[in-house]
Amino acid sequence: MAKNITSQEKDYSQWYLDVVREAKLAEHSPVRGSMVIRPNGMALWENMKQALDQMFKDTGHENAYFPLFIPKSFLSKEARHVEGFAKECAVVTHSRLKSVDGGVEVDPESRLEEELIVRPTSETIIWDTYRNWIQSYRDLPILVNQWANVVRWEMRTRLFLRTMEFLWQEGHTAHATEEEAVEETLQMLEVYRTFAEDFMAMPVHTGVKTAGERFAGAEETYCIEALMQDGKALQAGTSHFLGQNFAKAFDVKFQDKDGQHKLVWATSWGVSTRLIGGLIMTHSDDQGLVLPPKLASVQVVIVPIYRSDEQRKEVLEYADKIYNELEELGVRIKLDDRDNYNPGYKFAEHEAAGIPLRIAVGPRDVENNNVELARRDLLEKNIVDRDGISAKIKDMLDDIQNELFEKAQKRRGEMTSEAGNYEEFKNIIENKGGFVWAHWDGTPETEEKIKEDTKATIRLIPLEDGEEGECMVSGKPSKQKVLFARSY
RNA sequence: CGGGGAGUGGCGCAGUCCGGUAGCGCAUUCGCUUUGGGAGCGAAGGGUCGCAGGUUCAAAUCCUGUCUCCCCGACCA
Repeated sequence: MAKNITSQEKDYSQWYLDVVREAKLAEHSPVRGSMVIRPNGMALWENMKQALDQMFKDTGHENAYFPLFIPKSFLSKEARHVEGFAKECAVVTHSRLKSVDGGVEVDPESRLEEELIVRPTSETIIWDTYRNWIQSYRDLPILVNQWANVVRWEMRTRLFLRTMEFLWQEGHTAHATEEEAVEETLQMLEVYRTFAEDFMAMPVHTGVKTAGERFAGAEETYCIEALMQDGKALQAGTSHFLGQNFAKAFDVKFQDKDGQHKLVWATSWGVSTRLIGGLIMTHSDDQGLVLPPKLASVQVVIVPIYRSDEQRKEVLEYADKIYNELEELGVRIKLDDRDNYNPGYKFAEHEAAGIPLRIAVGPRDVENNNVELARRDLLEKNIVDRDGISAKIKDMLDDIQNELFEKAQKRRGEMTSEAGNYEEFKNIIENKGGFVWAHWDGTPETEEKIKEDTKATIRLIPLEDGEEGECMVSGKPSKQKVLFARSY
């Protein structure tokens, strides 16, 4: 069994760290809370990025790039925005070092006139720029996205889930009307839902955040929310309707058809490398990472097995043909012909790395015209006919993708409860975990009390109307049940 | 940032209480034998014991400071 991975049952946190290490996704850097993303992790992010980028382009967005550094004064222009981010900003104060006794020191002479903030998010610098881009209704909408890194000075970090520096995309759009901006916000939420479910095979709920959980500076924050294997929720993506807050703060107006000058309506939306954490905690097991085929950089690995040089030649020849056949079909395939590891070692290594399918071919297979095909998700292997292998593998990759989603969805179903009263609610949160639907009176006071009592937060309020009822805490009227969970 | 735990070759650990100049397993390199679930034998290489001070004839071990990681809290994508 997996030698270096703690079982989920024994210690889920340790398991997560072990999987990240064994799958070679990332490691800690010498800088507190900052990680090195290793090639395997970066490849995963690049695959996510590619799929998302295409979806953004398909919905009319373009990429741009804005500076890493934001003048301090920009950040103070939108009151609630500052309030939200002030406590977690890295600040650049000097521009030079000088040598002192063989070491270096900050040169006090180089103090900046205006300090620069390392972007925690880019609304301010982008809206400062949009002011110059927008004069007329003809300049709208602006549909821009950027792929970037951001820094948030976090107290407590966890690889991928919360690091001080992380990679993400942030979309920032400008619109002539409120209606259009809201539509954009919801459209991108739907893009995120589609991506999470179709590519990551991670079922998500969509909804709107409570005022307390809202993005600093937003009128409304929409989110996709996933459930991890340990019963904790993960906010996997957010889409914000920003109203006219940033247009006001940065004086961004346009002249409309009627000749009137009007404030521009805004949205912003983002997902980050946190998704990799979500992916790990949705599918992976005690053998390591499990990847959905659509996001796996290597979908199929071929492991040749042989004794003599003669067998080696024969087996590799056989394997090469399969390799070429699959490559032509567009399957991302790798032939592991390293001679310094034995097959068992390779099996374990590829399992830890989450490669969806493994083909093992040895002399017996060559002789009988078949291969051994192993599914990573089910840890199941079968001898199958060599002929028609390509079509079978294509099908199987599709099956894995679908079954991973179904399995995750089923688990989420099992881990979702409804609470009729507060005692029941507390009991579920404490003993079972997972998502809990319950009535809430809509007040921040009740929300806060529940959080204090149980550590569970309102993950979202559904977009569709639900059945009315009474708040489980206050007994006051509730318009619908909302979704609770303890979260990452 | 508060409470708890921890940092010793790439990884996992022993040694720390009671100071005497660093060891084990895996990994690495070379050779031979192996290869259908993490191979065997033989040989070899690799560590200023997180870092910086201090005590001492002598520090992985004692003292002070500091950095990083893990868990729990407050804060957050």
